[in-house]
Amino acid sequence: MANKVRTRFAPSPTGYMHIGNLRTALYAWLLARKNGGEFVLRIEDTDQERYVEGAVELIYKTLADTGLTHDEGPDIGGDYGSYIQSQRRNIYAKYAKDLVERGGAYYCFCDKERLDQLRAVQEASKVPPKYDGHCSRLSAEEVEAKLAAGVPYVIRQKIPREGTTSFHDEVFGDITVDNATLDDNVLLKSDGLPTYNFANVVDDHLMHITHVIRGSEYLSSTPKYNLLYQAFGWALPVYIHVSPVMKEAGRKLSKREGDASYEDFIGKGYLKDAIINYIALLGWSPGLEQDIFTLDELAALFDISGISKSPAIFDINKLNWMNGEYIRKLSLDEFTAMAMPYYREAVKREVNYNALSALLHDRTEKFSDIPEAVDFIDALPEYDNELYVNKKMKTTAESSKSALEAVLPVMERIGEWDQAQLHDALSALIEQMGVKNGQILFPLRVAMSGKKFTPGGGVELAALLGKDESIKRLKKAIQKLS
RNA sequence: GGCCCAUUGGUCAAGCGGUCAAGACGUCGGCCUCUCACGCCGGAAACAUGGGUUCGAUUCCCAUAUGGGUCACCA
Repeated sequence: MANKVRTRFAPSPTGYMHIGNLRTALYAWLLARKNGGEFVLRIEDTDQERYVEGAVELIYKTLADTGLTHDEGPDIGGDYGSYIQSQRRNIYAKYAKDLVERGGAYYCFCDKERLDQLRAVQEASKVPPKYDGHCSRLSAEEVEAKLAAGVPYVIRQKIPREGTTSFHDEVFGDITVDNATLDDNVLLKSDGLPTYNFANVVDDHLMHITHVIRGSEYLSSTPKYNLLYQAFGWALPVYIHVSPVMKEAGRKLSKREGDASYEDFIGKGYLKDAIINYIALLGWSPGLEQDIFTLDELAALFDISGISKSPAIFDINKLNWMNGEYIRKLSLDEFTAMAMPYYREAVKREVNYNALSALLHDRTEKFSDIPEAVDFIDALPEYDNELYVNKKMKTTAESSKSALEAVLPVMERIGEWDQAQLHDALSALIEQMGVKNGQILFPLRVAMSGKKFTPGGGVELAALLGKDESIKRLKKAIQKLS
């Protein structure tokens, strides 16, 4: 390949990173890295009304966090800046006028009233709304006169009235549409800024983008972009359109429900690597029987042919599992560091956090599960004696009571209160009594926690709680069973 | 509604004319075990429907159904 692969991620600064958008960025990044090419970041802020404070910073932060590093962009520069569209307005105006001269566009002076009226009539007669080409029929003199008189204008694309336009997409194949179905869209708005339809073509060309990766919602306007490239006499990029990520059949992931953005997931205790790994496989498959991949592995494996055409439903179950896989790969220290905010949220008592982490490490799917799992540490919850009844352990309220009564003096005698001592002492007791482990240890676990399920068993919980608290809970349990 | 596109288990998906139709998540059963989880073993579960083409269709073509996208001075 003579030309270096150059891809771009061109988000508009909306204030949050939609997971589908992030996936598009990931694919663009992967394609560039796979081919030793370049990945550029461009901010599409031509809609001034949608400007959101801090949104651009969020984009930088997300890309940096996830490791999708860009080679060119507003914050680091590059040979084809500016990388912020609102700062390129002169460029678009120049090209728009150039296009008018080439016959690919025309000035339009229609005001909002006329446009609204036109649309109303079309809707009433059940005709698809479309600009009627009114201003395309203006003579050069009329245009000059209006321009001179300072009448506000936009520049519209001039679509051939007949014929068809075709393009090739790497995932969807060849697509052909009738030009008659295409509208003379606005290219340059009356505020002098371009619409997306125009800016993306001009910028992709000027920035030497070779592969355009974007959502399939742009599929239907791609013929218009092709017409633009043709009118300018520019080379076409390779098109790669990807289908959307759905929440469930018929429903998109939504911002409102707080389940759509990267920040939402991070906030819920998901690991960035797990998120990236999961979304990489949502709509793309390397065709291997492996599902855990590092970014580097993905970059080596990525191939357009693995992108699927149909929309993919986001499966939170699978993300949970994958997040658990990543959590288990953390070292105990890393786990503790990441879990700390959640520990502090739920545990005020003094405990050995490393010991706690050892219990939680294999049992945590996402960090936000931690508070609920450790809520018994600060305060023994109210519980029912029914908890002591367990068929598999062959325990009853009565057997539990005598078990705990036997445990009490043993525990009181333990000097060095740690897991090993507790284990040895209780094992000795069990052997001496000639019963199964569960007969003693299961009731102890319930007495320590008051919960049906806990991270770790009786010995571990007692070690964690400390001698005083353990004895206190033990006595309380015996009393409760009496 | 017009136009464009898609359709393999509940979900992600492999498959690219001949397979007992992979794998993963989830689910179910079992083992391990001081509960739960982790781990391990095993099970159930799919080619939307109807026509063609072909010796042979999940794979190719056409309908139907369902789903997605798009029809802005938003991107």
